[in-house]
Amino acid sequence: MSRRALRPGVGDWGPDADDEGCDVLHVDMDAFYASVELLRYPELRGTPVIVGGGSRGVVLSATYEARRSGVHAAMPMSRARRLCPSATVLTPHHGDYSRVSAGVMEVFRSITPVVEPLSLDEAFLDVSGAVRRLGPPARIAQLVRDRVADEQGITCSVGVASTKFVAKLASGGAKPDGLLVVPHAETVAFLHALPVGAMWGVGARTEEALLRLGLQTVADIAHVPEHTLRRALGEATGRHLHALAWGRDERRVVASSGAAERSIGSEETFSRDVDDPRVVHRELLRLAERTATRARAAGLVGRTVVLKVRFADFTTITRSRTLSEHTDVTRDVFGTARDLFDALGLQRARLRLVGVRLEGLADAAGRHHQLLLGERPYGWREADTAVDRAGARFGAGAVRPATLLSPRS
DNA sequence: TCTGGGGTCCTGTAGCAT
DNA sequence: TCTGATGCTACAGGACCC
Repeated sequence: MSRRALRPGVGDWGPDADDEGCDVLHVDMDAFYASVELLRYPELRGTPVIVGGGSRGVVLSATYEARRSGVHAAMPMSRARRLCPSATVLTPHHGDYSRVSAGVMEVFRSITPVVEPLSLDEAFLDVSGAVRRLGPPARIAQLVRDRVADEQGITCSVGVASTKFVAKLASGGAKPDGLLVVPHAETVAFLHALPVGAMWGVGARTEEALLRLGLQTVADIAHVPEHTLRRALGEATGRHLHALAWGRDERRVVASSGAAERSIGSEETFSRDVDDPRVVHRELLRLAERTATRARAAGLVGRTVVLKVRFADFTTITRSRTLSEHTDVTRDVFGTARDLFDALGLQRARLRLVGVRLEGLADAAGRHHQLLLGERPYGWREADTAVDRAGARFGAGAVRPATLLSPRS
């Protein structure tokens, strides 16, 4: 989902443009969550629809009819409702999104094996190996669009270019339901016409820093000395942005079913700010259970437990502790998170959110717990495994810590 | 206006060993 | 023995992405 519409106004880069050497496709579903919801509620087609939830939630996705009122993803729901009072608000169905996403990725993989998913709704495709069989890249891009529409009932936009970075920008420029080819020879002209904020990796803060330097377009970034950017934005970001501004992007499309995970976590915003440490402890247990369960399901163990706390004024802190051994045991994760929280020594501070994350992940199969002298070979891990089995058979949450049972259940 | 939840990556700092 | 340089690791926070 692109943050910004790009209409560079340079050249005519439709499906008939010169696509020689443009082997990289970036495919991005249009208003993905909202489009999937319209499969469930076809009577809402052509009307403003917002997907999101909760009194303190934000917009996950909105149809283009809602976007015309100024609604966009990540906007607070309260504001979105005010901007577009006629919109139908739907709660998300994540299972549906995963199912449709799997179908879309299947379409991609039937066209080329080199598919690199970025998220549920977008992916890079390297089509250099498919040209002989299916025709030039622009024709393959159109084939992708037709098949996604026919087989999954939703539309997508495709950018075709010689690098990932430019293909990504091109799909944003093609939205909605379009196709944009950026010929290799015109890459720099395409880039230089864009505002700095359009660049992938430039968010609000970086954009602000660039504007302070008087840099408004990608052309400005390209023509400023690289050391100036490195000084203003840091070594890695400065060097990276300068290279991208000249169209230099060495990153190849890497076929994957999803990159190896580096962390697993869970966080939750309270429906109202909380200052009772007992409530926080209960929430930490719930989040630790969710995190450890997901780690076990993925066959992973982690060594660092990270606690995240967001205060009522939205300031956020994290605290972490690295354990002597990797773990996927709920009790270990909870105990560490609770200790980190207690060590903060908060005096009834009002909290908005708490989160628990497990980092330093490794394959569980390669990590065998070293028993201590006198330690029983069966313990909390075996209890967790039994709970997982019960959950698989009777539904998640079938067996839970007693402190997490509501009084009425 | 009032800000979710899942992540990744980068940077600065501090402690420690060499 | 002391001191500074250097490199590694852990930790905390910020920015960004979808």
